[in-house]
Amino acid sequence: MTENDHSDPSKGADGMFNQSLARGLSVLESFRDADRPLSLAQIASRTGLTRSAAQRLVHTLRKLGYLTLADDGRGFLLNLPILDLTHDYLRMNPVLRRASPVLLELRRQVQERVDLSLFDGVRMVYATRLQSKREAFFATLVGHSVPTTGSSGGWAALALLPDAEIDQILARAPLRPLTPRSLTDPDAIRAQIATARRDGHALALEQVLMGEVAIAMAIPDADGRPVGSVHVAGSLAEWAPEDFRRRMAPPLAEAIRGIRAS
Amino acid sequence: MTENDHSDPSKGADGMFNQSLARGLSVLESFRDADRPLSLAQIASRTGLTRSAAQRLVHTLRKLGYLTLADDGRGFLLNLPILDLTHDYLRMNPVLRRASPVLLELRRQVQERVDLSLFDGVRMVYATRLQSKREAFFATLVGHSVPTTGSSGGWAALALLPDAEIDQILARAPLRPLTPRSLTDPDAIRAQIATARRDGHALALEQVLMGEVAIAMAIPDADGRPVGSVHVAGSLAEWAPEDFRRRMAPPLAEAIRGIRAS
DNA sequence: GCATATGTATTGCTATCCGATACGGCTGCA
DNA sequence: TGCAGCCGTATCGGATAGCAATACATATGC
Repeated sequence: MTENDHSDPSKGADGMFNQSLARGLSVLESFRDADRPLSLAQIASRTGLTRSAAQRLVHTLRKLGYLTLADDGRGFLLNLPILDLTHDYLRMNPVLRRASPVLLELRRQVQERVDLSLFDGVRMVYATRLQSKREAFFATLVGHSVPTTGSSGGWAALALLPDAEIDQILARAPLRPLTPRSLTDPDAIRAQIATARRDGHALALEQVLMGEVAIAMAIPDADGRPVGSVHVAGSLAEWAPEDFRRRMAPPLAEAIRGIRAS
Repeated sequence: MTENDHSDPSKGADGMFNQSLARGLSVLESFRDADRPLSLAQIASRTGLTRSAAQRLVHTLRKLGYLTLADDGRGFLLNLPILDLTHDYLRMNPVLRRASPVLLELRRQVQERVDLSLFDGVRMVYATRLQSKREAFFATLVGHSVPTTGSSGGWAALALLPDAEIDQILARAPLRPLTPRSLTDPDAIRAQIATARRDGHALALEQVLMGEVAIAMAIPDADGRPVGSVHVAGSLAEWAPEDFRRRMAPPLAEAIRGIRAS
């Protein structure tokens, strides 16, 4: 007997693993990067499930409200109950709990956009955003992620890790540049991380969005490992990078202290 | 026939329903309203599962990343992959897709807080928020919900429904007031809905938050049923309610037209 | 140091999920 | 107009995959 394990590579015989649940969640996950409602066949194909399995799981997810038929009846979409989970996650996340009041105060002081992103290996996932006065765009939704290697918050987070781990992340990093100025050369990125180690914060120019300067500091956990970063972002039309750094670094550092404390 | 009624023991009757998936999701849902990490026993109790079942499902959800042990090792918490689902939901939601650029433009025009909430029967669920210049609080997270019967957006949405349906929602409504001024009397609420029908928008004073005035218009689907509402909220310290209405109603109406069109 | 909580692990039994197969409706190309 | 190919939906016998009871290691607190 030994093996079949056709569904999941990372696990051998695990008598406690519930395959049905995993398959059902893989159906929800199959909407990643989809840009239109997914048909049963597409879901089956994306998940590697048989058509029948996909059908039954979709049926179940619909009854539970997590999926719904698209407006035109062609394909399925994620549905509102997802946001209930979102709310529970955001509400109970210990970092966000501690950070919320601090971020508000930071935003009040700097009058620029303040973001918090969570460290997740090769990517930084945005959890909250407090817009600036005249925010010009909307692209960043909750759950949106950017490469750790190509954002101020990512550099600040990596600065807390030992070099060996940085190398691992660099090796796995998705090197799709978000802007023409996004760094992709590993050594250039290592240099930014080194700078972040020295300064205690990272400064990024047009790494995520053209015309944007961002400063970030990492939020360490009790063991000193990064759990996320707080960013302040401004416009290069209004700020010289060094002025921005000088102005923002102190209140940002204060905010990080406030988050660590509680 | 056609019952939904989750976790129905006596009647399987639905050979296509995957019980394991439903149970697994009920574990995720068990974090609703929890204010600290949940232990296995608590999860079992909240879901009605046996300890063993809860254990196996939690085990599976941890392997998949959806749950994690809390920092202090006591109990479990929802984890980052939830935000990936959030992102996919927000990104693909047809209403939000159409509304995003329109809301940005609205926010630019009115310079006050702009929210979009989704209609879900007795509650309105916040999906996006664009803060005002000097936002004073942070409480409203994505996925947060307020009673349909006690918010401007809810009144605007209900105004699109036939009276019979309104009565149903009023009957099921959670009448916990959010502020001392929150309406709880069904007839008073019906009056607000009638006003919203007449004006095409609803105006609410301190229904969700003290010191706040909010105006809302509903977003109808192709059949004229409400799918959500767009709100503009301001401070009573700066606005007389009627001035607020006169100033905000036209750009708000324009925004709704923009959302319907595309 | 006993009582009780936590999270973790094993096992035999069978309820539950599995996947091949079939159906009716709709779209769109010929 | 008709046929080909999707779409979502439904059925059913067989065995896999999940089930619940039970036991264990560790941590907390009275």
